[in-house]
Formats: sequence, C-alpha cells, structure tokens
Amino acid sequence: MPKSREPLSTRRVLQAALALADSGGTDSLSMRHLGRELGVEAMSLYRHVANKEAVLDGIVDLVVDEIDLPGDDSDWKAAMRRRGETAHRVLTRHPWAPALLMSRTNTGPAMLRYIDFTLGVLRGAGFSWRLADYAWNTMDSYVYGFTLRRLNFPIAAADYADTAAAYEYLLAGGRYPHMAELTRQVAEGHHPGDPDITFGLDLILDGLEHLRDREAAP
Amino acid sequence: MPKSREPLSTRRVLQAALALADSGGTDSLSMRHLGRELGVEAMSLYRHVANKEAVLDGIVDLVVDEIDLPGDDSDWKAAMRRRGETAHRVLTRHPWAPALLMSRTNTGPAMLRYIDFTLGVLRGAGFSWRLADYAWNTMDSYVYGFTLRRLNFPIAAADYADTAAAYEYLLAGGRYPHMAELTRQVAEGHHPGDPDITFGLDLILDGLEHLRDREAAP
DNA sequence: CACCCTTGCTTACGTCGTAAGCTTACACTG
DNA sequence: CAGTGTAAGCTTACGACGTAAGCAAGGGTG
Repeated sequence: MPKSREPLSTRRVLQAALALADSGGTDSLSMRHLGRELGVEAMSLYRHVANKEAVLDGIVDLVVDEIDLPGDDSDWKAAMRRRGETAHRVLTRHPWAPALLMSRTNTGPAMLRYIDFTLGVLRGAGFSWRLADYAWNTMDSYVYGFTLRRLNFPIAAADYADTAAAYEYLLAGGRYPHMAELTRQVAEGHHPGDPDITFGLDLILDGLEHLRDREAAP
Repeated sequence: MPKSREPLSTRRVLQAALALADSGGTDSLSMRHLGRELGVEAMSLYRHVANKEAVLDGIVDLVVDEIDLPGDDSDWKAAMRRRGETAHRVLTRHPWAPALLMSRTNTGPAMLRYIDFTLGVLRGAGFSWRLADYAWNTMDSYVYGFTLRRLNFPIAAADYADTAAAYEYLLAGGRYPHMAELTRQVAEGHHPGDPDITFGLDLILDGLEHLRDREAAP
C-alpha cells in the first residue's frame, strides 16, 4: 500500500467511487468507505464533491461515457442496434448503474453527447423531429428497462434450465398454469428461456423504419 | 386518553407502509416512521414482518395487485395494450414503485397472477411458448422502463414547452446541436415533446403480431 | 516576516436497520 | 381460583449512515 498520497481531486474521487460501486454495489458506496479507500477521512471528500448525490451523478456519467458511439455508419439501423447493444454491455459491466441511470435526472456531458449523437443518426436517416424524439425514447426505455430487469433476474443465463426447476414450488397447486407450463418448456429444452436484448431491439427498429416510411409518404 | 388500537397484523403494517411510501416516497419509509404512524415502536413491527426487505416486497406486490386484468377480450392486441396502459397508470399513481419493482426479484402472488394472465392471452392468440415469453418480457421491459424514465423526467408534461427553455443553457455553445434544435422545435410548438406510452406500445405489439404470423407460416 | 487560502481532520448530531432481552396481557389449564 | 404459557409490544443498544461546523497545518504570496 503506497502511503504517499497524491492530492485528491474531483476526478480521483469519482474514479474511486466508480471502482467501489463496481466491486460492491451501491450499498458499499458510502462517503466513509470511499474516504477509507482513498486514505482520507470522509469529510475531506466534501472539498471536491458537493455531496453524495453529486458522486452518484458523477459515476453515472462516467459509465455513460464508456458507451462507445458507433463511427460513421451509413446504415442507421445497424448504428442504432449497435448503440443499444453497447449500452447494454456497458451497463451490465456496472450492474449498479441502470437503477441510478433511470431514477435520477442525468444531464452530464457524456449523456448529452450520447443523446445528441442518436438524434443525429435518426435525423440523418430521414426521421422527423417528432419521430426521432419518440424513437430514441422508446429505444432507451426498452434498453434500460431490459437491462435492469435482466440484472435482477434471479436465474443466471447459463444455467437457466437447471435453476428454473428450483422455482417450481411457486407454481405448484395449479394457480399459475401458464407459468408452470412455460417453466416446463424451458426445463425440457424446448425453449432457451434466455431473453436476448436483440429480440426487442430489432423489433423496435423494424417498427420505427416502418413508421418513418409511412410518415414520408402519407 | 389511550387510543384503543386494534392489534397490528402483517396486512395492516403493509397497508400503512404503502400509504407512507405514497405520501413521501421511499425515503420516508423507515421502520421507525412506520411504527410511529401505527402508534407503535419500530421494533414491534418485526413481530409481523421479517425485515424491511419484506416490507418493500410486500408493498410492491400490493401495487401490482392494483393492476386490473382486462376481462375476456377476444382481441389479444387490445388486451395487451390495455394491460400496458393500466400498469403504467397504476405505477404512475405510486411513483416510488417502478424502481423497486425493477430492481428486486418479485415473486409475490399478484405478480405471478399478472404474468400468468399475460402468457394466457398470448398463447390464446397463437404465440409459441418461446415467442410468448419474449413478447411479455419485451413489453414489460418497455412499460416499466418508460414509466420509470418518465417519472424522473425533470419537466412535467403539462408545461413542457415552457420549462424546456429553462434547460437551454445546457445546450448553449453548440456542443449538442441536435438536442438544441429539438428543444427549439418543442419550444416553438412544432412537436409536442411529450412522449406517450402508447407510441412504443403499439410499435411493439404490431411487431409481435408480425413475428407471430411469420412464425406460423414459415 | 505576516498573511490567507487550500486541503484535510475532528467532533458532533440526528438518522437508519435490527439484535437481544424484557414486560405486559390474556387464554388456557388444573 | 392460582398457575402457566405465549404472543404482542417495549426498551436499550450497536454500528452504520450523510453531513454541518469548526479547526489545524502547510505553502504561496505580499
């Protein structure tokens, strides 16, 4: 442990906070813990950060900044699909992030850049302002919603079939016949049972394309 | 005068917790506050409730139970649309609920009933198990995601156009040209700027119908 | 040298969830 | 009736939490 500390800074605090959240989730991200990690008392952090809210806003924007924007892609659908997949992958790397991302107003620079890029792609593909706005909102509602639900799904993707059986007691008694049957289908391998984000992503993108074309030629 | 309290019960505790969350959000829902509301010490609650997690699980399921299931509806699309709209409306009545609903495993009876019903509708409409499973997951990811984002959107729907101007400072400097232009479009009334859940709902439902038909006749 | 300004530290307050043990009140026995 | 068991609620306490208020120490500037 190198005891010679370099001075704190907002950046250093946020990066440590991000690392802390990654290693132990939002629960382990307390100002005291964060200070300890930086070799400093909790109150010292307040010289570089307004309060804990600011820390949360900061690390969320750090995560959003990890979402690479696709390069110049002439195919808007491919670009949008890639955008959604990348966001999903990044958010999955930081499992604590989606809940924060969705439940607070985020106006950090990375988020603004991200939205602006998206609007640009859609406008370039001929979407009206109205449709482009609805389009990205629909996409993001789905992508974030899917990711957050996925992260909290009690069964890991790998051993879905195995673990599903453990939940069968809930379905005993015939109160939930369809769920019971669905579980059986998964357990017997007739249905992977492992939802993939691309299913809804392509569904939405195809629908958006259709709406754009209909809008263009009424 | 010692107020003659009726005895506590799990139901009474959960109902009080629900009321508390509705009136002041999740922040004001502490075991101490909840006890005070019931005229009881915090620790007394633990006779009827395992811990705070159980309280949270309980009130989430109470909310889900408020989501009326559409009656026998021969039109699966109408039923599903109604289902989504109702869920959105109920969750909007309890603004603290979506975050909890999405970020914890919910296996309460109301939730199971709700999912089972949905699977029944889709199966009745000719969806395969696989497609039915993907379908409701896509729907719910969108509905919950949309609702949660919406609730945290800083601008109320009513005065979107007015308030949008207040955020213009963020967009100054030309760093986010598309967002700036979009804001202008809204401010000038060319685009309502107020996303409605039915946009994405219908988009997804139309897409699902298409997939079902394609699956039936390969 | 005196000055102040930045940085980090100390102490303290009111909050939280909940473990452990205690008291009270009532329903049964015999 | 006394005696006992049990459930419901109470008391106290512990170790967290975010952060307000004020202090100390070092370095750069005049």
